[in-house]
Amino acid sequence: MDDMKKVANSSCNDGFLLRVGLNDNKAGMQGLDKEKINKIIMEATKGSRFYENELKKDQQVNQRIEKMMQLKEKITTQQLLKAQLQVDKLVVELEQTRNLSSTIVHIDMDAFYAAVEMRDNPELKEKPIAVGSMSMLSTSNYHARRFGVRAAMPGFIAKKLCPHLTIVPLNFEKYGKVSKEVREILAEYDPNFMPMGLDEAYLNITEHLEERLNWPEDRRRFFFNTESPTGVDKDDMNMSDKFNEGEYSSSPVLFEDNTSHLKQRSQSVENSVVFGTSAEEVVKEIRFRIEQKTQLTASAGIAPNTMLAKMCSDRNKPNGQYRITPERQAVLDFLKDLPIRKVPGIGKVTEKMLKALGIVTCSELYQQRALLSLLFSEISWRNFLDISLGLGSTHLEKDGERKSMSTERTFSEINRAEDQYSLCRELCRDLAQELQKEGLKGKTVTLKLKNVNFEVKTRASTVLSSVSTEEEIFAVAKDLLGTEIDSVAPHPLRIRLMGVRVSGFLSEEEKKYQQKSITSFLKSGKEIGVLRLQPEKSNQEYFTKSSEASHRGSFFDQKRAARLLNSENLPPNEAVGKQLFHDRKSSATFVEETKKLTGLQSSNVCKIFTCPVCFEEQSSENLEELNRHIDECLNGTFVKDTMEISKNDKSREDTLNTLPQFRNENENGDEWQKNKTDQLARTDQSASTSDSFTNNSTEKFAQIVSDKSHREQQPSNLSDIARNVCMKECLFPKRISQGNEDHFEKTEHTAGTSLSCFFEAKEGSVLVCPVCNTEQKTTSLVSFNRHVDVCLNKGLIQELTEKKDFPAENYSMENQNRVGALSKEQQCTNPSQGTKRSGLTTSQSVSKKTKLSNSKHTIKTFFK
DNA sequence: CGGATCGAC
DNA sequence: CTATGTCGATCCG
Repeated sequence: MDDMKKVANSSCNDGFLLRVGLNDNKAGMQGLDKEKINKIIMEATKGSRFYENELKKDQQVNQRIEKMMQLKEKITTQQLLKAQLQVDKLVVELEQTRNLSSTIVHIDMDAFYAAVEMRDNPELKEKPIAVGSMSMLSTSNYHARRFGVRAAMPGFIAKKLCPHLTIVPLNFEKYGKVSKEVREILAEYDPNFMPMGLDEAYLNITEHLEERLNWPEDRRRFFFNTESPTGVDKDDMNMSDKFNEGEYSSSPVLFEDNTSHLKQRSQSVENSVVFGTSAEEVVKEIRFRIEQKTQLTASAGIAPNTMLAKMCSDRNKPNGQYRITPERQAVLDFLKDLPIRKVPGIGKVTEKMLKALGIVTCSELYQQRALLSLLFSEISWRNFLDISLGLGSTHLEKDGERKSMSTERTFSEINRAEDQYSLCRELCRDLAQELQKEGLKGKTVTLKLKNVNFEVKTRASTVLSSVSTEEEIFAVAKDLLGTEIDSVAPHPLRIRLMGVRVSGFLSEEEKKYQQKSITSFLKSGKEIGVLRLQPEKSNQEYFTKSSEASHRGSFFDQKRAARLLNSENLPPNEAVGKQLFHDRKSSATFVEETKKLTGLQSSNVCKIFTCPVCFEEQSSENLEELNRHIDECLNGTFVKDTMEISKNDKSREDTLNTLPQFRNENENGDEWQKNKTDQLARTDQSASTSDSFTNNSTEKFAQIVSDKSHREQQPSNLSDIARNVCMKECLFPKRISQGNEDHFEKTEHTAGTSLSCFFEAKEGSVLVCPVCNTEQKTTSLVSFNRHVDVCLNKGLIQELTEKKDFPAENYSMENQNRVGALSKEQQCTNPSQGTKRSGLTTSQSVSKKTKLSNSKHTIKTFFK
C-alpha cells in the first residue's frame, strides 16, 4: 500500500490504469471506511436466506473451535513437552534440507478483468467498476475497492456500497486472449512456467538467470511501444520517467549511452530500456514487457519457493514487486509479523481457528508448533510448520492429469421434478460434451444440489463401467436426483443450483485393460441395462465386489420401484419392468427419450448373452427371460459357481479386484439421509418380516457386511476382531459356503450374493455370536442383535480393565484421531517407543464405549 | 467409497 | 429481485 502513494505522486499518467484510481483518491474522492462498509453490507444481508445459512456455517465453525479448545484443555504439560521434542526434531531436519537455490517468481496481473475492461473502454477509466453481474462480481478496480466493492461480492450489494459503480459483464474470450499474450512473454523466461488461472503464474527463472549472465546488453534491451493502439500519447514519457526514477531506479540508467548507433526501424535507443541481470531486473523486464504489450500492469514476487513468491507478489501490489533474497534470515524476517491469512492455503476458517489459539502471525504459528501438532492432523500441522519456517516447493511440478470434470448452474428456484430432470439432463449433456473433448470417461458421477436455503449437498455413485455420454451420465445422475426428490417427498425439492460431476477417470493403463478384457461383456450388459432403464446399476450389480452394490443396484432399486408403484405383491423383477413406463418422477421428455433409446437399442441386442453371474451362455429370444435368469442367479442360487469361476479365471478376478467397492450410506441423523434409512427399512419388509426393529437390525448387518468388504487392514482392536470373526466364522460360512476362509477373502464380490441369503435369515435360525463365539438361537434378528451388543459391551469393559497403563480418561472421544496421529508419528520417528499402541487402542475403546452407552445405534456404532 | 468442508482463482 | 463456477485436497465415517 505504500507503493500506492509512490505511484500516485507521478502526474500526467493517464496511461496507467491504477494510477487513475489513486489520483482520484488523492483528489479526495471519498471511499468508505470499514465501519460504513460493514454496516451497509449487513443491512443488505440481514434476514436473507443466504445470511441465515452463513450464520449456520459460522456456528459450525464455532463448534469446531469449541471442540478444539476442549481438546486443548486436556493436554498435559508432559504431552506438550514430548510433542515439542518431536516437532523440534523435525524442525532440525527441515532446516537442514532448506533449499534456497531456486528463484521462483509469482506474477499476478492487477485487477485483471477490470483492467482489461478499462483498457478497452476509456469511458470506464475514471469510474469505479466491477466485472461480473448483479448476482456476483469477479473483480473490481481499485477505485471501486475503496468503497468496499470486492471480488466474490454480489453486484446488488456492491451497488449499495457504491451507487455509481459500473458493472461490466464478463468476457472470458477477451481475458483469455490477453492472458495468452502475457503467457507468451512468460514462456521466454521459463518454458515450463505454471499458469494459475488467467491472471497468475509461477515461473522458475533459476536457469534463465544463469544464462542471462552471459547475455549481451542488447539482448536485455526492450523498446517502448510507440504505436499505442489506444492512443495514449504520453506513455513513452511516463515509462521513461518511471523506469528512470521510480521504483526502477536500480535499472541501468536510460539514455546513458547517447551514441544512438542502435536504431532499429522506428525504434531508437532513446525509446529503449536495458535491464540488468539480477532477479529483480528480470522481473522488472517481464512486467515492463507485459505492460508494453497489453497496457496492463502486473505485480510480482521473487523468492526461493512458490509459497514465499506468492506472498511477495501481494506485498507491493498493485504494479509493484518484492523480493525475498535467498537467505534464511530474510525469509524469517519476512514472515515475522506476517498475518497467517496472507499465506496461501490459509483461509477464513483456518484463520479463525488459529486465532482462537492466539495465533495471528507466522511467528506465533511457529511458537505454537507443539500445540498444533497435538490439535491438528498430521498433514495440517506439518503444513503449518512449513509455513512458519518459510518452506515451500522450490520447483514447479506440472499439474498432473485432471481428476474430475463438472458443470453446475445457479438459477431461480426450481421445484418441479420434471424441470429438475430436464435440467439434470441438460447438465449431463454439457458435461458429456466437455468430457468427450478431452476423451475422458469416469466411474463416479456426483450430483450437487443447493436448496433455496443455500444448503449444499452432494450425492455420488460409482459405477463399474466408465461413463462419458449424456445418456450414461444421466442414467446415474437421474437416480441420484430421484433419491433426493424422494427424500423430501411429498414436499417438492426446492433448489437453486444443480451440478453434475464425473470423476474417477481411468488411467491410460486401465483404458487399455478395459478394452481388452471386459469391454465386450460390458457392452452387452449395457444394452440390457438400457432396456431396464438402469444401465449402470445393472452393470454394477453384476460386477459387484461387496454386498452394497447388489443391495443398491438390484434389490434396493427393485424394492423401491415396487414401493413406488404400490404393487405390493409383485415380484421385484416385474416391478422394475413396470417402472420402465411408470416412473412417477419422469418428465415427459425423459420418458420419450427413454422410449427412443429403447427402440434404438433393441435392434442391437445380442442373441447370445453371457450371464454375468453364472457366466454361462444364455441364448435369449426375449430379454425378460434373460433378466429372469440373471435375477435368479443373483438370488444366490449360483454362489458357488461364481466363486469357482472367479478363482479359475485369473484375468476376470484381477478385473474384479481393481473395480471399486461399495458401502452403505451412513445415516447419522442427517435429515438429507434419513430417508435412505427408511427406504432400506422398507426394503427389508418383503424379504424378511414386517417388524421394523428387525429391519433395522438387518440394516446394521448389511453395514457390517459391507464394512468388511471394503476394508483390508489387520484387526487392530476389538471391533476389528469382532468384525472378522463375524465375517469368517459366523454368518456366511455357516449359512452359505463351507467355510473356506481364504476363498472367501479373495472373492469378496460374492458377498453381494451372500447378503441376499442373509436377508433371508429368519426367525429360528442358529447364528454364531461374533463376540462370544457361541451359538445363539434367534427368535428374531433383534434379539440376536441385542445379544451381540451385550457381548460387545462386556468385551469392552474387560479390555478397559486390563489396560490401565494409559491415561485414557484424559482424552475425549474427539481427540482420539489427533492423539492417534501423534502416536503414529512417534512410531515413525522413534520406533523405540512401542507402548503407545495399546494406549491408543484403549483410548479409542473408551470413546466408543461412551458412544455405545449413549446411543441406540449399538452394533453399528461399534463397528464403525 | 461418499459426503462435507476448505481454499484458490 | 439478486450471493458464481470449477477444481483439488483433506478429513471423517
